[in-house]
Amino acid sequence: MARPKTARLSRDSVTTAALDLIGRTGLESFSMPKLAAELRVSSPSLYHYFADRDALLAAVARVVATPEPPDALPPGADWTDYLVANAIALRRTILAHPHCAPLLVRFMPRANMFDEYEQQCLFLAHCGVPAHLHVKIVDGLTALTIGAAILHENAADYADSGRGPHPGDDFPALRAALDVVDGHSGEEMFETYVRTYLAGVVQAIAS
Amino acid sequence: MARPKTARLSRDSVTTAALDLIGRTGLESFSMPKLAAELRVSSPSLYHYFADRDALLAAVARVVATPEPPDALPPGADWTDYLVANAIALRRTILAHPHCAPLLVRFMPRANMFDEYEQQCLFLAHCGVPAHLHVKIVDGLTALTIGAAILHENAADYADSGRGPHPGDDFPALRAALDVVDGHSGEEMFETYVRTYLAGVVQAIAS
DNA sequence: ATTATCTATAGATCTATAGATAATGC
DNA sequence: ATTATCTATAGATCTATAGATAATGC
Repeated sequence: MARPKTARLSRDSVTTAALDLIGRTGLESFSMPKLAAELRVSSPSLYHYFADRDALLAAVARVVATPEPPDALPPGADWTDYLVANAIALRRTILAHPHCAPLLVRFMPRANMFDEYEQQCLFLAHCGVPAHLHVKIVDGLTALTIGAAILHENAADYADSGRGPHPGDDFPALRAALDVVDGHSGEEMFETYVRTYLAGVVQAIAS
Repeated sequence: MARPKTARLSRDSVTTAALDLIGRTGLESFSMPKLAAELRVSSPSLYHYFADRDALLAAVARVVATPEPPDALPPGADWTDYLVANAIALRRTILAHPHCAPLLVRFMPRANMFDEYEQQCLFLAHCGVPAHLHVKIVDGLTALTIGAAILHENAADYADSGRGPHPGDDFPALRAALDVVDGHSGEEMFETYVRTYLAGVVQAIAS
C-alpha cells in the first residue's frame, strides 16, 4: 500500500476514533494496536501523527474538556443564565464521552482552560460582577460541573432504572430523599445545583 | 521461605502499600510485580489476598473515598457547619492520596456511599431541613467536593507557586481575578465555595 | 488439612523503532 | 525530497496459574 493517494488518517480522525473506542471499551484496555485495528491501519502509522501514546491521550482529553458552544439564551437572560448554560454545556460534553473522565484528571489541558476562564472573567466584569467574586464563581462552578459529571457516570448505576444496587430498606432516609426527585433528569437536578450555587453568590453581592 | 511464622501480608497492608505506590508513581505505571517488589514478596503472593488486580484497586478506591471523621465542631455550630466539616474532610482524604482520583471514577464504592448519604439525610431530617432539599444538599455538595479535589490535583501546577504555566499577560482578567485570592489556601477557597452553595440552599428554605 | 508463601512460566500483550516503499510536489 | 503508509520486530512488560514447600492448628 505504501503511501495512499489521499491520506487515510489525520490528527483529528485519530483523536476522534480514540475517543470513540475509549467510550465503548474503556480507558484501561485502550492501546495503539487496538486503535489501529479500528482504523484499519497498522499501529506504527499512528506514530506519524502523535509522538507517543500520551500525546494522543492528551489530544483526546482536550476534546473532552472543550464544551460545545451552549444553546442560545432566551431573551431576558441575565449573567447567571449564561453561566448556567455554560455549565450545562460542559457537563454534556463530558458525559458524551464515557470513560474519558479519568483523562481529565491526568491531562486537563491548561492553556485551553485559561482561555475559557478568561472569557468568563471578562464576561463577569462586563456584567458588573466585582472581581473578588470571579474565582469563586468560575472555579466553584467548574468544580461543581466536573464533580457532577463524574458522579453521574457512577450514579447511572444506582438510579432507579440502573442495574446497580438500590438504596432500599437499609437506607430509608436516602430512599425518601430520592423519591422526592424521582422523575427529574440528571440534567435538571444539576441545573438546580448550579442555580443554588449562584443564588449564594448573588446573596454575597447584595449584602 | 515457604510459609513464614507470622504472615508478611494482609489485605490491609497490601491496600496501603498500593495506595502509597500509586501516590508516588501514578496509577498508569502500577502493576502487581512492582507492588510485590515494594513489599518484598513475590507477585503471586498478592493473589492470595485479592482475586485479581481489579479487586485490589477497588479496595484502594474504597479507602480513598472514605473520609476521616471530621474535626470536632466548635460550640454554637449549626447544620451547615457540620456539612462544611464533612466536605472538607472528604476533600482532604482525596488529596491525601495523589493520583488515586481516577480510581474514584472507576470504582466509586456504592454501598459505602449509601451509608454516608443515609447518615447525612438522617442528620438533615433531624435538623428540620425539608426532605425535598436533601438530594440537592447531599448530591450537590458531593459533586462540588469531588470536582474541587480533582481540579486541585491539576491546579496545583498553575497556582502562583506551582511549576506549570501561569496565566500571564495573555489572560489579564483571569490574572486579576487570581490576584484577589492570592494568599488564600486551596482549602480556604474551597470552604467559601461550600458555604456559598449552602447559602443558596438556606435562601431556598427561607423563601 | 489448611494456610501463606515461594519458583517458574505460559501466554498475551504493548510501546516504539528501523527500514522499506510508493505517491506527491517542488 | 518529503510524506504517509507498510512490514517486521526488539525488548519490556504484565496478569494469572500451576505446583512446590514449610509452618500452623485441629
